[in-house]
Amino acid sequence: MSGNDEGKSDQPDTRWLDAEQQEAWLTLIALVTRLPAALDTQLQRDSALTHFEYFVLASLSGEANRRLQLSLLAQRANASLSRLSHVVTKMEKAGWVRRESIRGSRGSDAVLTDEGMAKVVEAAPPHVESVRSLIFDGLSADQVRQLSELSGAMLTQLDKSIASGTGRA
Amino acid sequence: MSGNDEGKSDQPDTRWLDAEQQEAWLTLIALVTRLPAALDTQLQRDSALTHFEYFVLASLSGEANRRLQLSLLAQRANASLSRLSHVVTKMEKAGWVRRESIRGSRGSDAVLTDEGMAKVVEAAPPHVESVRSLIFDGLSADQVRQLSELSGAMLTQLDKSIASGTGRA
DNA sequence: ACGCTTATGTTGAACCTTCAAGTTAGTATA
DNA sequence: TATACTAACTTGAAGGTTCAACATAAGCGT
Repeated sequence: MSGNDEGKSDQPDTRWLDAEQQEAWLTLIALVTRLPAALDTQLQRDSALTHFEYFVLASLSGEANRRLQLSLLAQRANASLSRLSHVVTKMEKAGWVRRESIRGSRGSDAVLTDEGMAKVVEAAPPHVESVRSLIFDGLSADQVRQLSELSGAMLTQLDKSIASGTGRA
Repeated sequence: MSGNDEGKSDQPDTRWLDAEQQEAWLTLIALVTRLPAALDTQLQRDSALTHFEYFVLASLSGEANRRLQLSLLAQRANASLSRLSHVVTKMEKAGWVRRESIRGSRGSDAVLTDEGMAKVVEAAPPHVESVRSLIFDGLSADQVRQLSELSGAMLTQLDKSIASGTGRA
């Protein structure tokens, strides 16, 4: 949809996006749709992993003791607990992760096994190369800084909007 | 026995991301993961649509004659033809779209029906409000321009990388 | 006309994610 | 202590997406 109807509606008039916002929005949508697809394609082909699985493994590998409570890991990976739980179950079967309950708390940790560590170590180089090629080879150092700021600003707004219920998302 | 490796690493040393790239990457991943989730949540709740379905309907509604060939629509919507075909089938059952074969060509058009048009018209206002709230309310006009440029640059690089096979995605 | 190749689209199975309901175990309250 | 509450997690079903195989039809060279 596009266009403005100033004037003849019963609903509180929708404030549409202006031309620059529309353009930004279309490009952003294209990006958030295509980038994950590209990442999944590369990881699937080179390492038989989804990007989400890779991200979980990589997150654990960067953690002290290679372990993290499930709920925290879910936050870290921008995922629901349910999604994470399913994936941890799958990875547990693959031998990359095990669960360990935390005594004195109701949580459990996901712990990266040696096999899991080996898997990330093997998957990381081609993945990083692909990330460079897909994104960073096209950005100047300045643009990389802009990207951090902009993405950060959008995440902040996202959280704010969701928290306030205004965005109703 | 193998006696053919001279150094200790056969792989070309991976060039990792520098600190600023890493930060940008983490924020970007968070964005491309959370934004689609937020959009889906809003559209699902307010209009029982996925964001992809909405985007397809909206794309058709903006088209002359409210129709577009499937393969072009797939490109427009950043999706595979298979994904689109499944979704068009679903929407056809809902009465929002119909298929029409193009004479003198091997393609078919997806055509937005009046019900489909009504559906977008109804879904658009809350969606646009949510987009403003989730993203644009947190960005200055300058940042909106930066966003267009940056996203555009990344898409260009993405396409280039994929085309060249370098990114192997 | 014939067969080969390519473009377009469809389909079903496998897989992944979400959603809602259920389980478990700390925590608080009476 | 007993009861209710809540946080953390799990699970199965429903729905969406991908992947690979297939179908169809146009274009092309002979």
